[in-house]
Amino acid sequence: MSTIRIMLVDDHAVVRAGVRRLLEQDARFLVVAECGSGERAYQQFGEYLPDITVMDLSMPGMGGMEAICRIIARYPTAKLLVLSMHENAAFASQALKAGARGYLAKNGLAEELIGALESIANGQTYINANISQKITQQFLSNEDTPLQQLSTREFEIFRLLAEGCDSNLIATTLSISSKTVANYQTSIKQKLGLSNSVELVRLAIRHGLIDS
Amino acid sequence: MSTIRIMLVDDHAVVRAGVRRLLEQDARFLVVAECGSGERAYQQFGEYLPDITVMDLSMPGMGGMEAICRIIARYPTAKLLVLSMHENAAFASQALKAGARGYLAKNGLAEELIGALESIANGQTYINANISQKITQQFLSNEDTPLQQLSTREFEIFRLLAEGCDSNLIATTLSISSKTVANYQTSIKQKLGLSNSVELVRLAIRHGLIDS
DNA sequence: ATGGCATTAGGAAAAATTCCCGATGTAAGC
DNA sequence: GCTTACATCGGGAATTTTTCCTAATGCCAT
Repeated sequence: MSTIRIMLVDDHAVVRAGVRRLLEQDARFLVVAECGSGERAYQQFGEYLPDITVMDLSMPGMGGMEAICRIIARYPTAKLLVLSMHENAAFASQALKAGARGYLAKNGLAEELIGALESIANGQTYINANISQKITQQFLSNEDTPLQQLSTREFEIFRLLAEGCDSNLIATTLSISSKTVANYQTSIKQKLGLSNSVELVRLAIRHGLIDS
Repeated sequence: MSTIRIMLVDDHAVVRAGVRRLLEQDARFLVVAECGSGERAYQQFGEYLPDITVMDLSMPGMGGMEAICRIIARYPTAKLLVLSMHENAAFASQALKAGARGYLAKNGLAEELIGALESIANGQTYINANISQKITQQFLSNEDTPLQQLSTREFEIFRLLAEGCDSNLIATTLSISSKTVANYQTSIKQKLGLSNSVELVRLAIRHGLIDS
């Protein structure tokens, strides 16, 4: 098997350095690029065209979700593996909908990361067993999470709102009009049956999208 | 210099494995133990008596903060370095008050981690420059809990806002004008350094005024 | 009694939200 | 092919909320 060229995206430099060392223990993997933001990830993807991109979701500025959307939009065959701290069905299903080939949590074993990279390199997908169970459970139970009914864009804006970003910041981050953000905000609240931003935050916390 | 024996505590196994590889690049460091919870950390500390413990704060169950308190209570000379994702004065000062010898954020450089470990091994303390600045700023501005500086009325309105009441409901409840509530709301945010209601809710949750 | 602070509000301007509408693009189905 | 549905995007206008400024009242302490 030829070398698998990897790009690491995580805002924590220590984590990046650690995962790099971890992967370079194995001769099949070569980390060709790393960066700490969604914006840089999109730029660097075009420069390096890595075989697989290992992406964290929660990053300042453009998050991993938006980065995935943009990369997939431009390079539909891009292979993205999400390595997130959130062992959470909502995040995972949204990331996979957006085009990620795999999802695993940072609390997984190092071997799992290697295995996931192998699977994805072979054109398969890899989803952590725990998360997979949660997703299927959620899928089967009729009382699906209210968050499930949000579209990709709605979910992304929901997350940014819950993080405390104002409309203008979200508009800048996503490169859309702040008017659009305001309209999304209204429809998100309506869809989720929320009457104000306080309930929005608490819903986000209950579902593990943010922590208090 | 003799070998520095280290214990790693982080609920993310991938991060642990990464940091282990990172440290073992340097012959002075030896990772003698690792675990993924505060409870285990306390147990294992007694077994291995590491020279330095590298500890994450946010972990399920007993968090890092409580683990620090317990370890220090039993072993007052224990050397603990907090490696947290929170680049946050409140977290840092609490950890240091609890007895940690150092605090640095995961988004720091790998070299910083090495440097911090060296300092602590030599009996010094290490605090990330950014965080140090934030702490002194906070120390100079107000020494109490942020919520402490609210007046009775302000606190009451703060609580109701955090519960999701709108201005009109609060006005009715307290038998005052909704205009007054709105004005209070502004001054509360200003006093607590909050830029929007999202941060207000999260502060309230952190302080146990409401639960998510 | 006098200065400080808490409590109460109003007025005016700025900002956010809501509700309306329409324009795209894309994917699914007949 | 054509239609239907829905996601995405935003303008217009009315409404609501937030902010900033000002000021009156009462209370407490030195």
